[in-house]
Amino acid sequence: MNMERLPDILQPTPAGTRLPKRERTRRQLIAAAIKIFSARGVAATAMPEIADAAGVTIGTVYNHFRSKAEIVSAVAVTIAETIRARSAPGRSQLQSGTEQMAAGCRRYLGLAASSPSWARLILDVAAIDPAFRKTITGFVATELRKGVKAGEFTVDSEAAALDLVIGATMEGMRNIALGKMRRTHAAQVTATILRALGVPPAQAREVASRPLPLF
Amino acid sequence: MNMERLPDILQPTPAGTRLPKRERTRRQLIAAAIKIFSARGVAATAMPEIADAAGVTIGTVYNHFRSKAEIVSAVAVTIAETIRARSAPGRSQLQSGTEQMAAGCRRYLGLAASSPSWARLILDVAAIDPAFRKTITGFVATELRKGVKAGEFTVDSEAAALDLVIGATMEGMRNIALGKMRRTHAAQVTATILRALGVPPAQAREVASRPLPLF
Amino acid sequence: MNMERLPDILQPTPAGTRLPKRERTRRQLIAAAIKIFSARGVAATAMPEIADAAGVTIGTVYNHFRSKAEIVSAVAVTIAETIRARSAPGRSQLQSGTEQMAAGCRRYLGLAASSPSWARLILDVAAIDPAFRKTITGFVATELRKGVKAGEFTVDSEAAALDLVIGATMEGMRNIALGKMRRTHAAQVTATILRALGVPPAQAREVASRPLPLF
Amino acid sequence: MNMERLPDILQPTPAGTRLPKRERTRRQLIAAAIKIFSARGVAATAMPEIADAAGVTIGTVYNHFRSKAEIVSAVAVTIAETIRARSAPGRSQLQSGTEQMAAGCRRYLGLAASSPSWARLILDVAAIDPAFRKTITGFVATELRKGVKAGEFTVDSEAAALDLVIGATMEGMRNIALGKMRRTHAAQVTATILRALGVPPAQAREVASRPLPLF
DNA sequence: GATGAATGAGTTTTCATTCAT
DNA sequence: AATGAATGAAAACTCATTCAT
Repeated sequence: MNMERLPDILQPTPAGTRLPKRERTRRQLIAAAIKIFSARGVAATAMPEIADAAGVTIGTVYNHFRSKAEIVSAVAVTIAETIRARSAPGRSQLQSGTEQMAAGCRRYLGLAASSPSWARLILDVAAIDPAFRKTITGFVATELRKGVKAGEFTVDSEAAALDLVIGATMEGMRNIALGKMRRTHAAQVTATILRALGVPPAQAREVASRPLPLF
Repeated sequence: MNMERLPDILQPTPAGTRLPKRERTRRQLIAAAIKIFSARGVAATAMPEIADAAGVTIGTVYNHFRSKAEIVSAVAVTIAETIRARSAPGRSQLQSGTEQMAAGCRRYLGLAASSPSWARLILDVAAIDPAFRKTITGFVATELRKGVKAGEFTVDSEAAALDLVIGATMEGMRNIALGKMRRTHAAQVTATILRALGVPPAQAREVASRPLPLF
Repeated sequence: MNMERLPDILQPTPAGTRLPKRERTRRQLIAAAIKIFSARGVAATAMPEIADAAGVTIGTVYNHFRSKAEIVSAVAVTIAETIRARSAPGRSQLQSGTEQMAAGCRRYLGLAASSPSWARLILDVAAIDPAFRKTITGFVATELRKGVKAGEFTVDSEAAALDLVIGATMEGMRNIALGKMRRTHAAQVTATILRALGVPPAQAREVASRPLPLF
Repeated sequence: MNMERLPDILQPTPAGTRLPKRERTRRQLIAAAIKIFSARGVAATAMPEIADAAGVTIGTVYNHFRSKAEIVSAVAVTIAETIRARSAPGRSQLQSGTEQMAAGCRRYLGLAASSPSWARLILDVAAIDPAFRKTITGFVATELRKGVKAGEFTVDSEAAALDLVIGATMEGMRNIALGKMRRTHAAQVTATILRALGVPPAQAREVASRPLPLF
């Protein structure tokens, strides 16, 4: 628990695929930004810290990103990509939309327990970068629609359901990351979310606490 | 709709009750801070701006508040108190816990429509000041327990329910304040929240869209 | 050792001698200033702290002293007075000028051991207030001349001797107050000073380490 | 006498040895700080004054020194190094430890006469920066031990002797810099110090007033 | 004589960004 | 492509002092 190993953002490029130098530096910079952002918070991170962490100078950072906002944005894209990539493998094992939605929520909530600083980064980026919110919303919307189509979810307003799923998950992440919550909190928040989507309480409870493939 | 009239924070002191000067200035400062914070956002507000808006010098601000965090905190307390005071009158007309919870959510969501900058301020303060979050959580917990006691809500975990109510409401506020949502969004988010608490969908829909006493 | 009891600066006024209120407040202020100055250092002490410590408001402080410099000056005078008063009783028991000079140096050096913050205050005031330096120099000059007259000291230049006595004593105080010195340091500095004044080494050593009436 | 030429801190870099820019600016800054510190005193100097004097902006100052304390410290190191460098050439001409100690004291005391503001800077820095005091103490200790080894000085306690040499010299510097003293004061303080170290009075007087290689 | 709210110039420090090398 | 010194506007906060009550 709470081993605080940040997910490896940048898989070492597959052997043989030597990236051009510019791209290599860019990835270094993003990896460094993620490390520092998640440690100190985005607002409290100064540009030179990113440069230091990446082992380059500040000039190089500005050579790749026009501004701090742009680097945050690049980090957001990287996180979103990573999340998508990590979620894919497990998904094939999940049969129902309910299970997929549950796995999605539990993933984020579980992340907040195992890596609070990573959760903090996600919350930070979500608060700053509207594009990131949009991407995440897109992910959730896809799963939501699947469940609706399959008749597992009954939802009056898709937009309202998205606000609920995303808002509740983030609120849960925040509180879990603060270390205030029991270990069962992730499952309980997930179950409550499922109920809001029309999943019968007993099933919601069962699916949410079932062992699920996480990241 | 978007009339942007900020709720009057400072009721004009009842005639005859001249406040001591220190208290008068303090209220001026808090009122000024609320005005500027909601216009620019807390982070983007500099202390001298508050001083200017209050018609005093920067020294006076620091005479009353030791730091920016302290003035944010004072603003948070004022907002929480205002919300409580505004909510009280309508509450007596509401018979069920369901109605009270619905009114609570709708109030905040409606605020985001009628006064986006006020909503922005609340979201800002909630993100910054843990005490404010705690206070709000306390408000919601009270209503939640009422509904549970009356058998209207069925909830596995109170903490999870709170995260859901608060998270979903805030997410809804944010999106409504951005002007992206249909006018019905407030009612729909509210209904979805009620379903998560175990209120039957039809009833949830009906209560959430019923005309409710707001602020 | 190092019990850090500050010498009582203001003896309670002898019974029956009720001081006028203005004078009473003034003494309170000086006593408060001494307390705070010796705790925090003169430069780091803000005027309102003095007012607080004296249990009055800042206005009252300025009612009695035109500026911070003036309060430092008043503190200097009080310290000088106190030193003179404390030194007098013991002096009658001391027969030679050598003994008197030794007692003088040991008093200050001993003070640095038993009350570092009091020593710090003296060094602070000496660095700031030229009048205080002058007064102290006067005290030392008197004893020096006594010893010269009695043929115990042989001194080419009185001014040089004064610089040496005062400089060496203050340097010793500083280092003792920092807690870096052995307990014998006070006696050894004193003996070295006496040698500079022409006292034979053995006698210097003996007198300096003899039990002497301190404050 | 009071020609107030500050010793050239920064020897013009030997031709051909262009320093890297960062180092050049750093030296400019230290030189500027020395100029302003010695004119106004360290405490009364604001960081922007240093920037102005060096012809750079305040940002550049903080680019090189993290805080005011750090620049004071850099100045202290520079002064100590300058002193050591200036003292070296003359030392070879001095045969005895007595002469070397005398030259050392006279150098500082003479400096106070020829350049009061330079003396003021040294006293200021000594009062603020403990590392500087330590360095100076080290210089004096070296010469003291030489004299002791050679049997010229007889000293009970090295620490006491150091306090005396340093304290008396600084007190002398202060008074000389204030312009209150006769021109002979430097020699007389020096002679008195030598007596404290066990040098016979006549010899002390003679060595101290002998023309000595100063800076 | 005491109060204490208000003043406001002044201080240190930060940091995103530029640009000559 | 990388460097990294320099920028300079702006921020938070301090504190001796004044003056109306």
